[in-house]
Order: sequence, then structure tokens, then C-alpha cells
Amino acid sequence: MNLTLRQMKAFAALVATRNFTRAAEHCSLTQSAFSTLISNLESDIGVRLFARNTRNVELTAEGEVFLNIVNHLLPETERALSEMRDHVQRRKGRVVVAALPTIFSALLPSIISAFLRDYPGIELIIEDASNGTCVDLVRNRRADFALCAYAASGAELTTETLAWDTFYFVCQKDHPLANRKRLSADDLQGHPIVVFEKASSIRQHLDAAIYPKQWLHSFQVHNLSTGVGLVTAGLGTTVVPTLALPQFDLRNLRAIPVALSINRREICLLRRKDSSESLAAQAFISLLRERLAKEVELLTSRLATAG
Amino acid sequence: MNLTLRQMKAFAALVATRNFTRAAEHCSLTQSAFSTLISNLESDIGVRLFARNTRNVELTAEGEVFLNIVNHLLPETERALSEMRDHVQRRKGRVVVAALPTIFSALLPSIISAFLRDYPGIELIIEDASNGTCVDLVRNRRADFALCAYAASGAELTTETLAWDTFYFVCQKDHPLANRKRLSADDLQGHPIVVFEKASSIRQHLDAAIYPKQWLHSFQVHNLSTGVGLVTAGLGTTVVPTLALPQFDLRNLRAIPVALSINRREICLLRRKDSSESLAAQAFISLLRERLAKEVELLTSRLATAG
DNA sequence: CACACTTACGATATTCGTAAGGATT
DNA sequence: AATCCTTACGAATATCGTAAGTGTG
Repeated sequence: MNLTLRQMKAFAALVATRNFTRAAEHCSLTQSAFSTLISNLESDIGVRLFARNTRNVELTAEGEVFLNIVNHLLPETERALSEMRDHVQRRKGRVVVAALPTIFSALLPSIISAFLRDYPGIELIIEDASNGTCVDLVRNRRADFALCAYAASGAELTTETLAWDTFYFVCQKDHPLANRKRLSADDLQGHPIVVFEKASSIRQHLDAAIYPKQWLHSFQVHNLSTGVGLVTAGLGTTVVPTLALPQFDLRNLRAIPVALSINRREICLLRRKDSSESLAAQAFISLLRERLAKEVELLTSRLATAG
Repeated sequence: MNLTLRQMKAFAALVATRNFTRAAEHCSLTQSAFSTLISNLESDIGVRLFARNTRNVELTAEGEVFLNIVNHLLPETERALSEMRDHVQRRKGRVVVAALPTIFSALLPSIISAFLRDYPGIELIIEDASNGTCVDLVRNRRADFALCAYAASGAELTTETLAWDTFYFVCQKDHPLANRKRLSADDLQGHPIVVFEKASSIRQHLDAAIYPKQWLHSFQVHNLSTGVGLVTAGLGTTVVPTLALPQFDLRNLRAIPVALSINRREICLLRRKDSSESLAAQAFISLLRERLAKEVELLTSRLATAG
């Protein structure tokens, strides 16, 4: 017995009309095809559901029993398929994104609002997380994908570079280096700077970029905002990627490009290899592919204007 | 989109095993047929449900959504079909029978117990009713069928005679006619008898059977038991069909066959013409066809022994 | 005899199994 | 190399529509 949505619909239509011809039209079938459909349904179930002659179509006792069943099952099935359709057409769903705080705050807001406008039914959850946490979240399926700075494309995970940013030296206007147009790693030797904790992605990138040399550390902080505060208060200088610059008030500070051995920080899309992302997540990803690099450009050009 | 029970079963099997080959076996299909089944399901729905390679089969995000649906819908559907099967196999159901009180009490008890033994899951409701009420109950579908004495086979209803009974004169042992072996309608002229109300089936039959003559009435009663009481108390005599005789204590009374112009009272099965009876009702009907006449014979022979 | 359901039958579409292909470990 | 999913393809099955048949009012 292989009960079919079509059989239930046909049955319901015949109950409603009590007329094969009209029920057949309602199902977009010829009367004959409809007749055999009902007849097959009856022989599948093993009992006549309709007592019919050429003038009257009525339910049998077993037809009444089946009607109760169909009255329950048919709406359930159609509701379920409609729910499924909502997901397929991206009217429903959930996207969980893990992103580095700087990426989140500097690049995502306008992309998020575009996404929410295009897919108002989709629940969007963005977790700001450290690079390592991003990787873990994706690996454990706690996030659909991540936007982070670097990741090993291993057995499970795959990365794709969507954009890059570069590094800037940030200092007070009266700093000795304040009026330089461009700086090298060597220029910064001897100037104490605020660095981020070892685990932070900025710090790891910088450590790799200037290896084997080292800069002079003044403070070591955990959060970007702490570093911003220190520099703003004139207690230090720092080196941060482009995406961190909006956190600083550049009317009173200088941001000068720094040339490093690894000059670009990649902004990576990190995904699972099994391509099990939801359609909703895929929609967000294609929006990112389309707009993330442009967002970086926009940011850079705004900074050039400000500087 | 024509969702199928088979599709849901296949999906559930694949979720459970996460292996096409084993799921295919579970569905009694070749692995290849199973693969195209899943593939067709996916293209019907419009999205991949499984992220699969040769080593791993996993649900996609949309597959999870569909799993929630199937987890709900599949048990519902199977429960419904099992319910239907119970009715088809007569493990469930309801039979409503209308029957004349004499038929009910004299013939049905042993048939009822046989039916309840054979079909323990079926609810059996027997309404004792007058002949006219029997007809109405069947016509209005309040009863599946009726056992009554006579009925016009009209446009809606059809009758079938299952058995007959005959009429007896019942009197005290010291009545003048008490030792006769056989009586004619004429023999009863001048002997006052207890009659039943005009509407009763016994009365109507007797009126028709002796027309245009009439018997002398002593009392007119509504219920058989009243008549029984009167005769037993020696306050009258009466004429009743075979099926009513068990109500009398024949150790102290005489029951003598009466030859009438319409000598036999039919015991009819009254049904609707549209043959919309439930399978349960059909089962009861075939039991009646098989055993009702035998029950009358049994009753008659017991009476002959007693008399 | 007109209307409505059923049956017959050839055409089309779907589903099946066998067998070969491709990918991953 | 072994395992597992996919694809190709011919065969079996199911479903469709046209058209003729049947029965009822």
C-alpha cells in the first residue's frame, strides 16, 4: 500500500463534489483517468469507498472511516510540504555565521541589512568569535560557515578568500612618524606599540609577517577597544588591519600604511567540505561573494578621504 | 508534488542507515532503484536532502527540516492505514441493527454471541423497534439494516426473506379448544382473544390474514408481555407468531397451530439498495443468512417437544 | 435518450533491475 | 583494490486520454 498525496486529493475532491466529472476537472484529469484512480485506491485499500451508480455517488461506511483519516492527513501533509517549500524558496530558514569582530563590525552591517531585506523570513544569527572559535564552530556544525582571517583547508573544511585588507600604523598626530606616507616594518623598530594577545588573529598575523624580527611592546591587550582607548589617550601606538580602523577617531589620529612581508590579511570564507549548507546559508554566501570585496574597497576609499 | 508513502519510508530508511545499499534492502529495492528514488524525491522537493559521497551520507539542512516533517507524517500515515486495515479486516467497526422485539429475543442471542466471538473488535448495537421504526431507521441510515416482518421494497430499500414463522393460538389448558391439534381462523370465531394494538406487526398481519372476517376482541394491548400476563392469568387467549411463544410458560398453557389465509409471517432482512453497508454489517448479514432459518427451525422443534 | 460512471485500448510516463561508470579510501 | 553512489538503458509497470460500453432515471 503506497498511499499518495494525489490519491488523498482525489478522494477529498470526490467527497466534496460527489461527482466524478467535476472532481476529475478539479484534479486536472479526464473523468476516465479519475475513475481508475479512485478504483485503484479502493483496490489498494481493499474496500469500496464510494457506493455509486450513474446518478449518485455516496460514501460507504469504510469511505466514512477513510474520510476521517484524510480529513486529518491531507491538511497535515499539505502544511508540511508548504513548510518545505518555504525553506526551498528561502522564505524560512536559519543562517548561523561565525565572524571575526572586525569583519563583523566593519563589513557585515550593510550586507546583513540587504540580506534581511531580500529574505525577510530567514533568521540570521551572527556570532563574533576569535579565529580559532570560528573554525571550531564550523567544524562542529554550530555555524553554517565563518568569515575569518586564515584557516587550514583540512579534510573537513575548505576556505575561499573573498577579500583582503592591509595594515596601518596608528598614532597621535604629534608622533615622530605621524607625517610619513608609508612605513616599513623596520621603521617601527624601537617604537613601542600596543599589541594584542598571542591568540588574536591580528597578533598572529603580525608575528608571522615580521618574523624573525620583533617590535617593541608597550601594552598587550585582549580587545581592540582597549587598544583604541590607549592610542586615543596618547598612551601608545598600534598596528591594525584596515577593518579595525573605523574603531579609531581618525580626526585626531594618523593611520599610515605599513608594508609587511605578509602584507595582506585574507578575509576567508570557511565552510565544511560536505556542502551541507542550507539554501539560506548559500544565499548569504553568494551575497558575500558579491559584496564583501566591494565593502572593503568602500572602506578603504573612505579612509583615504578621511586621511 | 505528489508525496508518496514509499518516498517517506525510503527517506526514513536512509536517515536511519545513512547507507544507500542497506536502506535499499530495507525497502526491497536494488541499490540503483533506491538511488533514483531518493534522487527523484529531491528533485520533486527541489533541494538536496542528503549530502553524500561514496563514504558518507549525511542530511543537509533542508534534509533536517524534511526529517522533522517525516518523523511526524510517517507514523501518522501508517497509523491511519493500519486503522483502515482494521476496518477492512473487520477487526474494527460498528454494526447497528434494528429488529422486532420478538425476532431479537427469540432468534438473535446465539447469533449475536457467535458474531462477537468471530469479530471481537466490532461494536454491535441492536435496537429493538416496531416494524415502522425499523424501516425509518434503515431509510435514515440510523441502522445498517433491519430484521422485520414486512416492508415495501421501494426506490431506496430492498428486502430479502430469511425465514418464516407461523401462528399459534395460546390458551389455558382448560379452554374448550385446548386439546385441538390444529385450528382454522373460523374455529376462533366467537372466542374473544387478546389482540395487539393496530400498529403492531402481529396485529397487522392477523388483520390481513383473516380479512374480511374479524375475531372477537377481549383486550387490546401494546406489549407482548402484557398479553402474556393476561393469558397466563387466565384472563384471555391470544394468537401470536412462533417467535413470541418462548415468552409464554407452555408448561401451563397450550399453543395450537392456527391455519390462516396468510399463514406465514416473513422474517425479512431490510437493507438500503445502495449497498453502502460496512464490511462489518456485511459480515453480520452473512451470518444471518447462514443461521437465522436454522434458529427458527430449532425454536419450532423445541416447541414441538415442549408441547 | 441523456447523463454519468466503467471498461477497453493504445500511447506516454514512471519505475524497476542489470550492468557499467566514477569517486573515495 | 574494495566499497559505495550514480548513470545508462532496456524491460516491466502504471497512468493517461480517447472512445466505446453500460446502466439509471
